[in-house]
Amino acid sequence: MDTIPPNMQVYYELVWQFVRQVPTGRVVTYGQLSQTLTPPDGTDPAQYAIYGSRWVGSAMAACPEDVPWHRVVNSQGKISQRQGAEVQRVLLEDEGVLLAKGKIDLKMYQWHGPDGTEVARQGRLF
DNA sequence: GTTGTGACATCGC
DNA sequence: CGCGATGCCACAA
Repeated sequence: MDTIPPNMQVYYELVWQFVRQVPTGRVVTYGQLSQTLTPPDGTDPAQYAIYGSRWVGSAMAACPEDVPWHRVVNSQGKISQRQGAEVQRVLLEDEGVLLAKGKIDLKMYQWHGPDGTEVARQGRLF
C-alpha cells in the first residue's frame, strides 16, 4: 500500500448506496450526506469536513442511472446548478416534494438515515 | 508531470 | 437576502 488505495472508489459507491436508500419524496444535502457517511480510511476528518461535500459531488458526477441523483440537493436546499437542474426540479415535484420559491424545505424533506436514527433526537417532525 | 476543472460550503459586503 | 470570492481534493486529458 503506497499512495492512495482504491478506497476513494469505494467511497463513491458508498455515496451512491446511500442515495439509493433515500425514499421517494425525500431529499438529502451534500454536506449532511458527507457527514452521515463514513469518510475514507486515511483521510483527515478536518479536511473531510471541508471538502467532503465536494467528493460527494464528484461521486455524483459519475452516478449510475440506478441512483436517484435528483434527490441530492445542496445545503441551500436548492438544486445545484447542473445541466439537468430543470429536470431535477420536475422529478422532485413529481415525487411530491414542494419547492417554495425554488427552494426545498429541508426541515420537511431532508431525510436522515434509513431508520431515522438521527431524527429520533426529538420527534417534532412527522 | 503539469494544467484545468468541478453535482459544494462558508465568509464578507 | 443575494452575489462574489475563496479553499483545497481528486480525477481527466
